[in-house]
Amino acid sequence: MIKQKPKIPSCNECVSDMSSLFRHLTNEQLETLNYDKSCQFYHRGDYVFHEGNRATGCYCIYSGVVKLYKTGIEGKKQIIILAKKGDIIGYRSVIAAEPFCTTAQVHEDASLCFIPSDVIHKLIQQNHAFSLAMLKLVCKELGEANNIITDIAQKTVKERLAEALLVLQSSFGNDTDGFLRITLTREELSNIVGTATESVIRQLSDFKSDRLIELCGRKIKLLNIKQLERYANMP
Amino acid sequence: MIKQKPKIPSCNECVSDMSSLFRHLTNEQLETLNYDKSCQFYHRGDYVFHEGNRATGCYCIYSGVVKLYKTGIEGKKQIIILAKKGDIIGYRSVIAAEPFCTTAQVHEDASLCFIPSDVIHKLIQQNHAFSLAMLKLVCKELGEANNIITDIAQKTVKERLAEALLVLQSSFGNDTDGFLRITLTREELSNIVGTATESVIRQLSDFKSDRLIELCGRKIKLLNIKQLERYANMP
DNA sequence: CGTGTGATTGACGCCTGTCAACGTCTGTGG
DNA sequence: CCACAGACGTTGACAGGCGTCAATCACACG
Repeated sequence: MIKQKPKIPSCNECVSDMSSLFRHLTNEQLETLNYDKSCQFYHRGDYVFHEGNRATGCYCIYSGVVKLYKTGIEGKKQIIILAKKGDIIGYRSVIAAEPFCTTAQVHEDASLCFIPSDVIHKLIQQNHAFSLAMLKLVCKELGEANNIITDIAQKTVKERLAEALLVLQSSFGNDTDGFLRITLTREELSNIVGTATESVIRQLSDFKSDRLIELCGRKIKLLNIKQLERYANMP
Repeated sequence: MIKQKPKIPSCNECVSDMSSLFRHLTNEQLETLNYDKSCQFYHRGDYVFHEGNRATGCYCIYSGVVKLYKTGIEGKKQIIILAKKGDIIGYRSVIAAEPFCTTAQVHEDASLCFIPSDVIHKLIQQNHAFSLAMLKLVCKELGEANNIITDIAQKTVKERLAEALLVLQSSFGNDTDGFLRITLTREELSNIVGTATESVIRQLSDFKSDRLIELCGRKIKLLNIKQLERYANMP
């Protein structure tokens, strides 16, 4: 299932063109990291790691999209993040020294770099700026998580779906036709919003009737952002 | 509303008897911290900080209980944490350099030490062990937050309430009569569980009818832990 | 003793989850 | 090329959970 990708990306490449955590590393540290990491190509559907397994390292996304979800009662999934190029996944468990608290499954064919735990820990030890950046990142994510808790607890499905669509647009952007660049099954969408698949389907067609969105199979185009924002109660 | 507390606790005191973050500080750093911090006594109901305000520092809880909540649609509150002796609140916003994302209100009369942002930042800069401990703490909390997201999205009120009661017992313990040492209004309980006050009331009396709990005003005694755990779907 | 806050209870109805049936599309194998 | 299986999408029916509203009760406090 898992093949070695022909081209192994250099860490320098990633550092240069994105707001990577690793931009704080010295040249020497970057070289070492480049040596220590290993890269693999994953196909859609492949698992990167499983909830409950020991966290032996984290993964840096060079290309593709990976979804992280928790499995709840009766196998129902809750998608926590859709991670894309430049994102790092699994680091939370590595640092907390806990088993992975989510499962990572590839959503769009992806090239991932694996960074072993001890390398991460060493970098945190050695490089202040790096560990501070990581601290900031986690704090940001924690704040975000708190928002999501409040949202799910208080908002209706309609409001949460509107919000989810807006978030998807802002993180993945549109293609040339104005459709969201990411395509999800209805079930995946429901696992983000935290509701039943059928509820998402009904709500989507309501939005469509109201001309807030356009649907074309799994592709979604947002037509009336203002109104969606109003529904979503966005700040 | 806010009075100076007669006794100002020394940081040494806190470090010695709890798993404080600050145990990683050198003696010198601890002395400086002791000098830089300021202490205040707060009464029940007092606000420590408000959601949206600039984070000028964080607070270390010497005694008492402080609740942190987010305010959602129509003023509905979602309690994120009940912080107690030894906990530090507000540090997330300080580190992320964001406004406070929650409001902190005193639930039981409390003595809090205020630590200005720049002091925290300096300590993070200077002391590796400290910043690493903080990193770990945030990662742990983030994992916990992800669990809560999944819970709220998937569990029923009954399940979440059972879980909440168990969590309250494990973090605040029981008094000599076996009642939870923390007392909450029904509304506060509903703001933890993420539901309506009336739903909590009804569910509590169901639990009572089933002899899972005993009620005495706001005091709650857990009678059948096993069954509550079964309801809560706890690991 | 009036006032106010919190707790309870009942009525009501909408939101949502669940179940079932059916349509659609795609890839596979004969 | 067609039949078929399997995954996904859609729709309808239905009921139970849960939120909302309103009335009443309990209790503390000035």
